[in-house]
Formats: sequence, C-alpha cells, structure tokens
Amino acid sequence: MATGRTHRPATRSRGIPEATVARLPLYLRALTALSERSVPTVSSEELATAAGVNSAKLRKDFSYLGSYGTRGVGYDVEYLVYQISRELGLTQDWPVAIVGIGNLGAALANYGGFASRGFRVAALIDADPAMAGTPVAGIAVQHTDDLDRIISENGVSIGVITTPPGAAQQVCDRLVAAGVTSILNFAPTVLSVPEGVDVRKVDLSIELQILAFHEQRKAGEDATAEDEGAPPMRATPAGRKGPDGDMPAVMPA
Amino acid sequence: MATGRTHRPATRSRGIPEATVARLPLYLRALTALSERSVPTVSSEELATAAGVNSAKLRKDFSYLGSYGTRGVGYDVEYLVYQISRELGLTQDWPVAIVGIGNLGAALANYGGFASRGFRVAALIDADPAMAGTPVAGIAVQHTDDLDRIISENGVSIGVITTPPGAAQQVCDRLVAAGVTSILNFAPTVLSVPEGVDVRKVDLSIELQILAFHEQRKAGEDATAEDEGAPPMRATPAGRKGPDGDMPAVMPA
DNA sequence: ATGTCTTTGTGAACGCGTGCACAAAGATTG
DNA sequence: CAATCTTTGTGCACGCGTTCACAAAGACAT
Repeated sequence: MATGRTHRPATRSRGIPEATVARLPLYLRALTALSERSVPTVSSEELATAAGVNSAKLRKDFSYLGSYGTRGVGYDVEYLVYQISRELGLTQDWPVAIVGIGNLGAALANYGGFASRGFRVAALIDADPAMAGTPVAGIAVQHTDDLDRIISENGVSIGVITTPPGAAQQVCDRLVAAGVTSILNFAPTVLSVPEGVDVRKVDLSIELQILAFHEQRKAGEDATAEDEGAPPMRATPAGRKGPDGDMPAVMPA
Repeated sequence: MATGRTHRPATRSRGIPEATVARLPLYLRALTALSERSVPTVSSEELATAAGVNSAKLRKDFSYLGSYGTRGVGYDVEYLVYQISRELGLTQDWPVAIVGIGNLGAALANYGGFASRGFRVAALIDADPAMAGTPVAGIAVQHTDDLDRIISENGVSIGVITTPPGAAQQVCDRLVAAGVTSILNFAPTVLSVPEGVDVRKVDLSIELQILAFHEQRKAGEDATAEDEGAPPMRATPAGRKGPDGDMPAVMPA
C-alpha cells in the first residue's frame, strides 16, 4: 500500500556528505575527459573550473575520500578516476529496468549515456500488450505482468519509472516488492516507498517553474513600480473567489 | 564566448529562500489535484503529506509568501493555487524553445506536461538541415542558422538544450546572445553563462550514479568483509613508493 | 459572550554545507 | 642541504535550511 517514507532518510553514509556524493559524478566526468586527452595530473584549481565548482569545495570533497593528491603537484588523473569510480560503485555493472516505454522511456532507452558507465539497460517494461515484443533500442519490450520475474531474473536493483503519473505509484510498489531498492522517477508524482529504498526524481515541469520564478523576478527588477497585478480579493474560506475569474483551471504536469 | 559564472549567484530573491522556491511547484501540484476534486480547504498536515514534505516546513514556506491560512481551518485551496501560480510567474505565458531535436528533444516536445501550465513550446531548433521543416509534435523544426531570429521573434526567454554534449556550450552561447536568460540543460556538460543567466541541469547519468553509490552502500552493509577488488597500482607521479600500496587505507564501504 | 478546540505562524536551536585562509607537505632549484 | 615555490588538506567561522515547540488566532459549541 505504499505507505512509507517519502523522503530519503538523509542517512549520512559512511561519513561522505550527501552534497559531496552528488558532486562526485561531476568530477568523474571532468576527469574522464582529461584522461582521454592523456593529461597525467590536475590541480584542484583546474579540475574545479572544469567541473564548475569552487576549488576549496573540491579539495574538501576529496578529503572525504582520502588523501589522494600530492602537494605541490596536484592529483593523478587516472588514479582519481579509479578511486571515484570505485566509491560510486561504478566498477561493477548495474542492470537497470525502464518501466513505461512511451516517448520518454524510449528516448532514455536510446540514450547513449546509459551504457557509458556501469549501467546497462537490462529490460524495458510496458503495460500496453500491443508493445510486447516490439524492439526498442534493440531490446524487446516486455509486459508488466512479468515485472516480478523480469526484475529478479536480471538481478535489477535500480528501476526507472517513465509511466504516466497515474500508474507511477503502482509500478513503484511492484518494483519494490520485486526487490528494487533504488528508483529514478520521471513521473510527476510523489512516490511513497518503504525505508531503505532510495528515490530520486527528475521533473521537467518543476525545473521550468523554478526558472519561470527567477525569470519573472528578473523582469520585475527593472520595473519595480510594476503593479503586482490585480490582487484578486481574498477568497474568503467557504466563500467565493474573485469575480474576475483569476483561476487557471489547468491541470499541472 | 562563454566566460562567465557557472553557478548561480544564490541571490536571495525577494526574501524567498531558494529551497522554498524549489518546493512551490510541488505544493502547486498537490493543490491542483485537490482543486480538481473540489476540496475547498486543506490543513498544512494534509497538504504536506500530499506533497511529501514536513508540515512545519510547508508552513514556513508559506509564511514567506504571506499569511494565507486561517487558523483552526487550514488553507483555501483555490486561493492558494492562485497565489503560488502568481508567485511562480505562471499566470503569464512562457514561450520555450527546444534546441536539439533528437530522441530526447522530440520526447520533450511531445511531453504533455509542457503546455499544461504556463509553458508553450514556441520553437524546435536543430542543426541537421534534413530535419528542417519536419513536423515534430505538430511543430515544424527550424534550422540553427535562424536561431537568433526565432528567439527574438517569439520573445523566448527560456531555452531547453537537448543537444549532444559537444554542441551544448555553443548553443548556450547563441541562446544567451539572442536574449535567453534561463536555460534548462539536458546535455551532460557544465555550461558557462554570464551573470544574470540562470541554468538548471537535468542529468540522467548523474542521478543514476548517485543511486549506484547508495545501492553499493546498502549492499556493502551486509557483507562488510567484501573484497575491494584489485587496487591498481598508484601511478606514482615522479616518485615511487612501496609497490605494496601506499593505497590510502580507505575502509571498505 | 465565554470557553474549548483546532491549526496556523514563527522564535529559537541545531546541523549541514560552504568558503576563507593558512599551515603542512612535497617538489624543485641553487 | 637549504631555500623557495607550489598546491594540498583542513580548522574555523558563517549562513542557510530544517525542525521543534508553542503562543496567537480564529472557528465553533454552549
């Protein structure tokens, strides 16, 4: 019944701050690029610039992993690539299942960035019987009925949800029941999961709205005298709202 | 030329904390759902549960917007929907341009969540001449050469980048030059933008890597004695130490 | 009107993350 | 070997965000 925690426990894992963990992939990407150019070492300053962060922050981040640098020289690129990869668990292979093969699901399946590092699309699952067997990105789509079997047979522990919002929670529950303990949710829904299951969400609509907020603010800075718009009279509780029908009766993403 | 700040200035806008702004869309979604069910009022507790957050946090968030609640009763749903919409700038229409119409770009163009609230796909732009004119999601794709004109003619201030990583910075620069001041970046690249331009990134790969980290940690908790694998010899920069490993004694997860 | 009950709004404490600034460490040069 | 120079690693202070806990405010019943 999907009655569980909704937010991550913020369990400070093994002393590495969550904020640092979130930046490690950034460093890894920059380091990989350097590695491909056969650059042997980098200073914290250079690497920080490449990763778009502060150099002090980068050094502190690395200090949580250990002392991998050489003073007066910098960091050994190859060595650091390996250390971060190991820390992130990318030295092993993670089979991933994508549930909901619509526009987005198919796009993700085709996305090259998946297989690039440690991740492998192990299964595509959809509720539409007509899609069963259809190959997407070279992989045959399987039906939701077999979800349990698919997950366990492939040893999938990371699931990606790209279903319509209405189906997301149900799919989530089934994934968790089948053994998935990490979920990447693209559906615009708040997922409830039991403790011990990690959920990360990617929400286009939310990102756009945040941008819109700042955009509006920027536009409003010039015209400070700008009228706030017609402040519709307070809709007295249990009463009626403004006559000008201010309500956008539109459904959100 | 892309020489500018990379991170947002964290400019505390109008007294509303960034963290709060990021949650407003969440509240708005939950409120819209309630509105459709014609629920007149909600308590902070109910709404918080629906949005997946703490009720105290929700109340504090709302307190930044003003006192919109009624003690002993709760919040008027319709009124709050309007207030948050206005605060986020969703009462006006935001024309959005998507650059890079590959798998992902096309998927986003088709994504219903776009038009749902305040956002309208005003233009689709791609560098492939063969795509020019091809309709995607009912909109004809236009060529990159006309980017400047397209942006200014449509008054686009929000751009979405779904190009390959190599082209992202260049596209970004052109968007900014054309007048775009908010960018949603799906390309796995660190974008440099001048001050005053907001960038938000959505990165599938990074999200997966963060999940993998936690997944590994969870798996490692049981088997603490797990072997760390073969630690590759440290590429000692210009100086050798014991071959046995000056491996920083990092503890196994 | 008075009292009770519910729920908001917020003061205050706490913890996390960030950035500064510098001492320590090692490379490098004379 | 001593001096100098570069860059790391980190102690410390500060600010933001979260959470607790409670007084104030209003609804509602008597």
